[in-house]
Amino acid sequence: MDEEGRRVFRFFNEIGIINQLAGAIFAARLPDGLHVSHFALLNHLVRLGDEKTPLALASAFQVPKTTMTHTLAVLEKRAAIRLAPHPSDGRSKIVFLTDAGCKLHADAIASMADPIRKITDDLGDGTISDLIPQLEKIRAYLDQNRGI
Amino acid sequence: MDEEGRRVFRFFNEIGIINQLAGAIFAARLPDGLHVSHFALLNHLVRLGDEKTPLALASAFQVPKTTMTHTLAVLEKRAAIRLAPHPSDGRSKIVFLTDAGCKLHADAIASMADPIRKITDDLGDGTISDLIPQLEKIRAYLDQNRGI
DNA sequence: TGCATTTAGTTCGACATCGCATTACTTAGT
DNA sequence: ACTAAGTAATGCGATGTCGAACTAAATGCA
Repeated sequence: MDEEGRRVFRFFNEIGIINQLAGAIFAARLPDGLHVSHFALLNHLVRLGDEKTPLALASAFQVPKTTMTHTLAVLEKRAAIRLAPHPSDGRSKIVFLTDAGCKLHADAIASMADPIRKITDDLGDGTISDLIPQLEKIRAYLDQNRGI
Repeated sequence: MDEEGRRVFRFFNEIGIINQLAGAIFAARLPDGLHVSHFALLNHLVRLGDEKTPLALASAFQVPKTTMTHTLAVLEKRAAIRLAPHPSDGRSKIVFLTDAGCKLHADAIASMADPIRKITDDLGDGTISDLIPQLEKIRAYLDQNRGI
């Protein structure tokens, strides 16, 4: 692997560490038994809309169908989502976000406000947010080149 | 949460997705049953030196001690590491990287060369590596501010 | 229409992660 | 020296992740 290759490898290493550290910060704040993966799904439904099929969600998160089945079962047990049969495809289902799920998401977001504020205060506006465009570009590339 | 707060949240969101997508790419290339967490530990020992205690490693990866016990047990069973009693503290142990572990790490790195090369070729030199300094800064900050 | 193939979701079994309690040892205070 | 408190690692149980096999339904094609 050449010089630039090692740098790219290093980049993903840093990404992994940041993800780990940030995940620990957020996980500690999540309401009672809510797991990061559960919150991530709620966040997805709130941001990009619900009424998705389980398979579409599994694909969006790049996880096996079985994992999504499990995550959806947990959230349904908490009444954060509702699973309805697909209107035109008998094999499939549709995921609906419930009011309780919306509230759970809002509570989770609120619980993260403090650490987020501290991080922005300490690092200064822009230190983090200036990187978003480049990261979006990389994310979009990786997303369009799965199974590389 | 204010405007900048939402951007920071978004940043960590992008980080998480990139980590997920990159992890999937690398996991698919790892030698037989090697898990990403196992490789991460090998990588740490190679990059920053071995002869660490299990607790120090658990702390470095921000995982519970029990998780590290498990990971070390797996790598020891594969003879990639060796656990020796701590010379001055009877409660503790020292982790040594074996030759086999070094080779396993080298093999894993080599197996990732292809996707890394494709990524650099497609995105262009610098697109990724230019971000490293800022990410290092953010990582160092989060590292020094655990339990925020 | 009839039947093979593909697709959505689940079940099951294996391994990873992690909190809690326990054991062994060290350190601090007296 | 003795005891109490703190610390390193582990055993156990619950939950998360995920691959292989399965079921039911849709699709393709003769």
